[in-house]
Amino acid sequence: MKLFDEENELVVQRRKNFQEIIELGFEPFPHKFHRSHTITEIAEQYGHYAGQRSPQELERINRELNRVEVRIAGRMMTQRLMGKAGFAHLSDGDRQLQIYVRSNEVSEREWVLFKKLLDLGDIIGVEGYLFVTKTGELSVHVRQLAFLAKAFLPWPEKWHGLQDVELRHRLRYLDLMVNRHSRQVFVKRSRIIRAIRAFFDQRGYIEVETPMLTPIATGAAARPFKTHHNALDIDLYARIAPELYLKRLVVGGFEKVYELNRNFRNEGLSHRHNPEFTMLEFYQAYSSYEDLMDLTEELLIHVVEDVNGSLEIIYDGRPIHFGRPWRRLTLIEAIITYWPHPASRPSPEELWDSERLTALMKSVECTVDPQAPVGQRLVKLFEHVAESHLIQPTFIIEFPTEASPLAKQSETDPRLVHRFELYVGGLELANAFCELNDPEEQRRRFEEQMQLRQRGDEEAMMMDEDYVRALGYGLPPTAGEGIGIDRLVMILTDQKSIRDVILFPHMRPEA
RNA sequence: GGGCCGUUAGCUCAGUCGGUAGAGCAUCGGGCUUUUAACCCGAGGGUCGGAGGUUCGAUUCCUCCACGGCUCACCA
Repeated sequence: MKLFDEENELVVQRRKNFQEIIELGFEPFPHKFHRSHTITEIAEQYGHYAGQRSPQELERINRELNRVEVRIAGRMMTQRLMGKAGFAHLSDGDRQLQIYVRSNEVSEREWVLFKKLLDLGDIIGVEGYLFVTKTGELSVHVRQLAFLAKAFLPWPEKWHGLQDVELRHRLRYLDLMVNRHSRQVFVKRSRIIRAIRAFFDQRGYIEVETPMLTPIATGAAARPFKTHHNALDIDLYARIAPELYLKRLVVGGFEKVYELNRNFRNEGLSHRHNPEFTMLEFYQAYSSYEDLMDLTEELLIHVVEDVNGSLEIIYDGRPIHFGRPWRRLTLIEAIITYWPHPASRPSPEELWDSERLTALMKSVECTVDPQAPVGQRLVKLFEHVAESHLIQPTFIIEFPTEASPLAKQSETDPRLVHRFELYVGGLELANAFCELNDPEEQRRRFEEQMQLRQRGDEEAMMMDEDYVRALGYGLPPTAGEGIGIDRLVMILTDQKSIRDVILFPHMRPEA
């Protein structure tokens, strides 16, 4: 894909204009422009002067405003020329402000610059005074005009902006310039992350950083990215989860820790998967997964209120209510509840029967590996029949042990672990459980995973001997949770694709 | 990886039941000293994603390739 052709007439024209700007004596790439205000500051301080008024009232307002001298800078987004005067809008990235330039009130070369040589997208600075036009728009009446930087490449369509999804992702800088909505998504993302940190900081958790490059990739079921350390001559893996390091820290006495950072998984891309994604993980000693359900409700309510102002949002055209308490149902209940054919709705006993389970899965067109452990197949079946129905915040609890090699078993039913996943808008947002802290049992679970791996399950977990040793020193009863931040941002910004909440999503290289 | 869909001017999009294409914005020239989707007059700009095939003739039909979108699989 060829984005911009150097021979394109629009590019040639812009280069020519740039040459003439230099010939007029303007510095081609000035180092600095002193601003008295950002455009956003002017909009906030003087925006209330805008609005239609009677001629007398306008004159009175302008006598006051004309005393406000400003120096502002920004990117020229629009321009309207009318013979010996003209208007333009400058943007500081956030807000826009109109400027008004008259040929007889600026120097001759400044007028030539404004009228003939500036192109949409160029960056300029102006000095002048504020006024309100007769149509009621707050504007700067320009006395001096400075050239600051050239946009050499053509500008997108002014009404529709940049629509092409591929271009919006590859040329994110351009997308951010012309699509205000796109900018707002990432401003909101930043606020969400700030709100999360504030929540944990206020509650006495400490934020930590654990390795991104690790000798074994473990803590989740996924294929890793592999790289090589030259000096040590060893292979390293980009982490797929920080889980085992964070629990080592709980062993070490950090009773409440969190980490908010990137994970890497070498899997397919989809509207909800990017190879690198942002994960919040937190662990707290002397707590159970029940405590974490309460905490998760508090956390997300804090975040939703902070960025949204209310507990109801719209996602994909449907309202979602974050008011407590959120629904809780077990994984088995969810499968039965959302079973698509009421006549053949299975019982819990049927679901736990390996052969019956395979038949049931086939009956609802869920692809099945009959050799896989029953527990793994149950999770797959749950995702197949129930996941897309979980629009309102819902905790799915009690997962099969076989699908949860790091979680502590139920006291009453060893087939199950005390684990939950949180679903909102049909997306899995969080995963949490009581942490397995019996070193012998943990070793046995790792060994089970290694057997699956030998049978060809590339996503089965690798043995981590040092982690078992850490458990050998004693991990207090602990619960931990991971929350997918990109998906949370999707929900709160009403975006259907993870690529729209990641500034530079993974793309194939340009052809 | 499979299925379906898409790729036409810098951008946003029409269109050609097979006879090599249009609009708006943007650009260029002219006019206009409070416009704001400014307006008025005039002009230029396209290997119709790439390669092959069928055909007298392909942007249009077929095949392959590239990139993208949706979806399925994978992501427990």
